[in-house]
Amino acid sequence: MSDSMEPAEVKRTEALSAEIFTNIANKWALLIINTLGEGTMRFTELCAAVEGVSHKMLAQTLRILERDGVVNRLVHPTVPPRVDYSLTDAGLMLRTTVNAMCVWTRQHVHHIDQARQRFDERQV
Amino acid sequence: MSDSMEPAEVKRTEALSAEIFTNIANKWALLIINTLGEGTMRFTELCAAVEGVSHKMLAQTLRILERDGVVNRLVHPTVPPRVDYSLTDAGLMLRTTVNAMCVWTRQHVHHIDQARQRFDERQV
DNA sequence: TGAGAGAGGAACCTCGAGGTGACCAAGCAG
DNA sequence: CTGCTTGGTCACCTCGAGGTTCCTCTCTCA
Repeated sequence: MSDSMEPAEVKRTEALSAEIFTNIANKWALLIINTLGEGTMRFTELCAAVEGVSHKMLAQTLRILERDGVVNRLVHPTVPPRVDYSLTDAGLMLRTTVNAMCVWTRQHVHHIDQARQRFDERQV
Repeated sequence: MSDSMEPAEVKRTEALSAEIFTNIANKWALLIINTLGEGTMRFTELCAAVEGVSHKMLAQTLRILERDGVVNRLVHPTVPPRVDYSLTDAGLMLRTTVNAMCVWTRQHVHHIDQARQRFDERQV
């Protein structure tokens, strides 16, 4: 971030950051980014690969991610249509941190399971 | 993850992971974890520090995070009550990845802003 | 006497996230 | 001529996320 920004510009940037964060810090977006990190996929493939997503949410989330320059959308003008989705460079960088979150989850499943049991006992 | 797990155990672990991921991959949880990474805070401090959160959502999210062993809750038996929140060790590790996401957002604001303009022009 | 302070809990209400299913376009196989 | 294909969009409906407001508990200070 440049230090030579006007206050108005700074404010806009912050608002933008908050909005972007809201777009990304969301279950489906994160799962899609993580799945797409494994390579280019088509719509239907993605729909099957992302556990539990509906085609509506997938389409909706993909458009948001495409708009934010995280996902590339390549349409082949064939019939029936064929659309390839992949991560942009920015998306790939983001994917490494998302992946770290997934790794953290897997590493701490056991710890969390125990923490929950302790917590639930305390409540009765 | 041990490789000597029974299928049922593996399945349970996966379900648990999905649940944990859903708990954490959520705007408020991530913002709280990130904010709390800067140090111990009290409820009201946190409520002010996390932009836009209501006290209900804060309380709700904090309980989930506490149950999952991500957040420590320390009650001082004084009057009026005083409660300190901080991250556990697991929470601190998670925080580094969450923080990476925030850094990514700030680094790519400009890029995303441009991507959006291009996208919006194309649609008309 | 009564107001205020800190950390919530409970009740109530609204609005939008998200699921489901129908529909479409365009060409090819049968 | 029909139906299947893929990648969506649209309309409809439901349910729960989340906001708002009021309550509480105990002590202190005015």
